[in-house]
Amino acid sequence: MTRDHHPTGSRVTMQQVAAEAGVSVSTVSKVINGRYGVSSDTFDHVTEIVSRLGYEASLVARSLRNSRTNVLGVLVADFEPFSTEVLKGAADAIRGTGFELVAYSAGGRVDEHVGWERRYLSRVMGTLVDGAVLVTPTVTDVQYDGPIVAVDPHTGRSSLPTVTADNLQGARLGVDHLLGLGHRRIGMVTGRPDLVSARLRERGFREAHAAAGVPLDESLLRLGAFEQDQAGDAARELLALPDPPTAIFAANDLSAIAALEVAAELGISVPEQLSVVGFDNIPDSALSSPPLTTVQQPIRQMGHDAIAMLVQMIAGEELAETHVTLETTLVRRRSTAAPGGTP
Amino acid sequence: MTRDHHPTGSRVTMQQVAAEAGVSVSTVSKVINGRYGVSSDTFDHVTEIVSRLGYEASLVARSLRNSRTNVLGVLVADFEPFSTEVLKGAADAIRGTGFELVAYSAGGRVDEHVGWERRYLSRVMGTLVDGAVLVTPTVTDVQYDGPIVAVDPHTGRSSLPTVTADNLQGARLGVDHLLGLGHRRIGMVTGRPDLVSARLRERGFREAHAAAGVPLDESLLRLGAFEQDQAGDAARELLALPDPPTAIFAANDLSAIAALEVAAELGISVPEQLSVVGFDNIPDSALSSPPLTTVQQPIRQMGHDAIAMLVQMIAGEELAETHVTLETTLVRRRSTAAPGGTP
DNA sequence: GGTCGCGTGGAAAACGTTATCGACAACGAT
DNA sequence: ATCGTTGTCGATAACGTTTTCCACGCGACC
Repeated sequence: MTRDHHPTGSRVTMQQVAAEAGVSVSTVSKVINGRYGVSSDTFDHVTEIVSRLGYEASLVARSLRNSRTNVLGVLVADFEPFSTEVLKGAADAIRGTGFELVAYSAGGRVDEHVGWERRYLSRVMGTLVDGAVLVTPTVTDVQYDGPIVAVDPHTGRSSLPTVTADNLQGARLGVDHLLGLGHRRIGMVTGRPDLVSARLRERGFREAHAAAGVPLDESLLRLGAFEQDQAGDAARELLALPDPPTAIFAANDLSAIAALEVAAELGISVPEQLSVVGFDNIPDSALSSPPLTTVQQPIRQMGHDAIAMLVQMIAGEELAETHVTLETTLVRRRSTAAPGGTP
Repeated sequence: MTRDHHPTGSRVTMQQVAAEAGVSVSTVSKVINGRYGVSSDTFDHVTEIVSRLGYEASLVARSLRNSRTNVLGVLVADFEPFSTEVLKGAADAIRGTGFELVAYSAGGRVDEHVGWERRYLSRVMGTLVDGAVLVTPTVTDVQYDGPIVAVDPHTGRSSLPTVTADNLQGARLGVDHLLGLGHRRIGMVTGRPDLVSARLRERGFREAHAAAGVPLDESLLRLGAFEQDQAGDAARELLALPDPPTAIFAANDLSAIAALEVAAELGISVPEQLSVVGFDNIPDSALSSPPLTTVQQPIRQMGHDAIAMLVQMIAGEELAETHVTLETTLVRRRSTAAPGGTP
């Protein structure tokens, strides 16, 4: 089956194909790229030789010649659940575009080496890819003039095109759910205040209260800092209050799960005595006990759209909107119920 | 935002640096690569110009000239937990080697498009990377003469260098644990029989029994096929038996978690009435209820070693061993206890 | 004062492709 | 016959590097 062709010592080059077929390299090139100007006889003949020799064009040489690599890069801070989900969406969107997709990881070293992305972008991306998607929350200020789309950039607004989830609306969704269930004292474990996403979620929390005409107790807002330990502490403080909340809205699933654990530890049953809502809908949230009710971000979709935008930009088309925000949805699982105890 | 970023951002070329510095391109090249034969005066002068112009060498042109890209690729079937963990290990091992790391994903389409890897390897890998790590369980028969290392190739032995976990020893570990706890009727949910890893785990299961002198009831062996649904069904059958097992050893964590769910569904409490041991130690296994006792594979280490081997191969060194197998360890959590019920 | 060596710098040929453009034949129309 | 036309095909110049190799100037050494 695997017919061993010629002494394929190294790589078969166009020259060799041309020599074998008795034509010029120009002709071979035309055949390969389906250009007009070659008779069907020679076309067939050349394709025959090409497949017999197992010839594959050197993408490097081609890139050099065309100053296009036909490769799109996704730059992630680390391969955590969020980025990998984005990657899946991106991998999905890439097919049929004629581009290849590669992923680069900072290996979680982002905090240590600030400016990592800058260096990387100019070094690698600048020459090996035609465009890039950034999934590096903290850094979006890069000096690389190629097409770039940022996904979920937590830090303040950037000049780049972006794709984000609607954090404000998502928070409204989560808190409205709690409010609708009858909760009137809702605690919130907020995220790092320097991230816009966290601020938007907090704002949604406030707006939901305002819209429902429910007064807000400021002492019920705690900083969870997107870190699981601190989130646990925040939940602990909340539950130790003389008049503890009947529900907790966490800025992200990790914090929510931490809250769940603290509740279990304190012997508080969820959802009977305490309701918990998360944000993100990471895969783990379906496996917590009880399974977490949470606000889902369309992460895959975000990766998908980012690639689609990139492709458009490269094609030279104008983007309909440079800042795309995608709707979130509420995933109801078993961590929420009415304050009484009945779900 | 500057409007004039051309299709591919017009980069500074070596020519321009040379012109600006009043020297020849050869000299600039020598300076860039630190070659001998340039006076320290001109060296300083050129480096000055280089940084002023923000010049970065075109990796494409460089790759074409030296037929090396200095990029290593990791080819994954999909971005699931296992592969991403391998990727982290790889990203870790890559630093300091002078290579860059890129990841390619089949986008989970491996089953549909058999032979995907073959095409991809010859097309992309053959020309864009200097070597590749394969994390594509089912296919390892590729015709790409570059350096390749396969990680955890489930399918039969391949001629490629490989890195795998010691599945046999791992299964021994898990089953010995159960046996040591006092269990005498242990069920096993096995994996797809066409995968060597699954067969080795089953063999470890048998050997552990033999070593302990505990007779083995063949009716307690069920095919779980590495699929969560089928694993659930297998567990259900096992537990519906007139004389059900007091413990289940699952061929992987996904199956084990499925078994946990089935037990919960049937009102069987874990670990009081049933002990469950998994294999892999995926992140989710720590979050199941109860947290899963499981056999941990050093997945990161596998990625790390694969890259290290690749680098060695490219350097032309001989590999100490072409088939590396790494030790597994038992992670005791709360899904196992003595048959009576006391942990 | 001629060679020899040595320290510098540059010219030019690759690497494998693609696009441009001209050569050449065959052929119908004037 | 001449002239354009059409249809094939091949030379050739890039693309941006790196790497020989060669030229030049200048001390040093007999």
